[in-house]
Amino acid sequence: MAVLDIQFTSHDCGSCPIRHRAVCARCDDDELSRLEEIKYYRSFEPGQTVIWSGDQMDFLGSIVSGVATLSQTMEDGRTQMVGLLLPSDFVGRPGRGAAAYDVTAVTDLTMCCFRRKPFEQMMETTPHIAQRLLQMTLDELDAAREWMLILGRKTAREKIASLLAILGRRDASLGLGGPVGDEIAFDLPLTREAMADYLGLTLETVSRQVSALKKDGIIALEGKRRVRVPSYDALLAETGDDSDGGALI
Amino acid sequence: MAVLDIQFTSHDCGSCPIRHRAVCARCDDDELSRLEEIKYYRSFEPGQTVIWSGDQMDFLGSIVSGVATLSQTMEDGRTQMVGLLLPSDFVGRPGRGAAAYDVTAVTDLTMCCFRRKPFEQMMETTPHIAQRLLQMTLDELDAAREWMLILGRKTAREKIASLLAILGRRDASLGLGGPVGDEIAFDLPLTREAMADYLGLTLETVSRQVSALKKDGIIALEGKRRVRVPSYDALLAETGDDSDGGALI
DNA sequence: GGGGTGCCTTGACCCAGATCAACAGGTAAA
DNA sequence: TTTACCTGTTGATCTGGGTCAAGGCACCCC
Repeated sequence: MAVLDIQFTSHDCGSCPIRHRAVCARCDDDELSRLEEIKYYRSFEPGQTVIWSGDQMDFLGSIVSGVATLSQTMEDGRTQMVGLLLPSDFVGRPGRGAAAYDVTAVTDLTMCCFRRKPFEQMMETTPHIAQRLLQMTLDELDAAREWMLILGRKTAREKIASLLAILGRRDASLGLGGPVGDEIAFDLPLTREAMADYLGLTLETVSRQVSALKKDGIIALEGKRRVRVPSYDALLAETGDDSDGGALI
Repeated sequence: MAVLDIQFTSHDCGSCPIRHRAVCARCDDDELSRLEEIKYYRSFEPGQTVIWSGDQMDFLGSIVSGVATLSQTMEDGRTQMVGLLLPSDFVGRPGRGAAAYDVTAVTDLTMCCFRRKPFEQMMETTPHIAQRLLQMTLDELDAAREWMLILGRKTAREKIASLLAILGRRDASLGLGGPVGDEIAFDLPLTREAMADYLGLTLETVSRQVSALKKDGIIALEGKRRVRVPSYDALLAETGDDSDGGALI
């Protein structure tokens, strides 16, 4: 008997871009239809704000396509990105109605949303949803901690290299780039300013360090946004991490 | 009917310093005894390492008393603290045997440990454990993201003020200090070097900024480790945060 | 074409915090 | 009592990255 397996993962089987396999020996099979029942889609354009910190958030959901950011802003305007949301990432916090961060689309964005109340009720009755969300949240926590090392202890050059390594690895693992360890190429989904907000730098420093990595042959730029990395290992060597390439996101 | 409520919370009822109320309408009442069965205690001295990053971790557990840190170290010695573990905090990741971070006792430390395999099996059969852990993990994620703002965008003075505010609030909420908004006092559980590793600074900068806050009357030191904050609001004003005092940990 | 506007780059200069260094308790062992 | 060690403080100097400023390029609209 298959286990219940709710994956917040994008794929492309016909009309439903999210796979919700809800088949369980013990649980009721019509959990599946209940999930279908409470879900709807929303689309956003680049730069559009999905939700402002503090707003009431009547849904939870996952990214189907595109890239969004989670960020915090101090009243004097300093902002720090605290999450980078890519397809299959979960948005929102079960059990809390108010958004804690600004969520902003950085590309065209599609989200699959579930109405909060019924989703939370379903979590009560379908234990594997909580178990799945726990694993996803633990992954996010690992990514946040990796990020803390980047923010607290790395030089500007190492920060840029780390970000490129993370984005490159993410793309590669989605099968959009080549094999890791060799040449990879990917599109930067972020502006220089967004990269700066990610890394705790200014956009000028980002620009300078990207130029420096280019001059040193670590990366090549095709246009402003397309990055080619001749040797992923050489890029990893610039991150300051030990060689296991342990960067997480 | 009471709900199953497994809290990883320290209290002081006789021999068992952890409260595991396991009473549930649907679940079996003897889950309680199963938890008792697989648990044991470990004690550590200040400076002692609980576990090294990469080591096999055959237990999960929670802090009963004392303070521990979660940290990452780069091979050239730069280290960043990524978690501060206080009583009731959970240690370890269900589903992963290898430790991802160094865990170090900074004071006398007592942990309540559960053997990994039986605990994970119990998670499968007792759904509310996963739900409780999900909430705790989401709290940790919020704390990590607050911390990212501190690391990425705050000045040294704001960083120190933020750390003191967090420690002070934590102590106050545990009933060890006075009411928030007014004078509070607490012991610093961290050395200057640990504070530096927490905040992405050097210990010299920490020392200077602590002295500066003292000179400006924001804090008073009684010895090196006892901190008295005449006005918690004045301290919050130094953190750079908006006035809701939203610092999380 | 001309003039916005958004995004990026590069240069010149400055400063917050790192680095290097000396020293001051406190305490613990010899 | 002396020596050693650990933690913390303070001073002097240096520097990585911030700040301010001036363009460059691509694209869009009039």
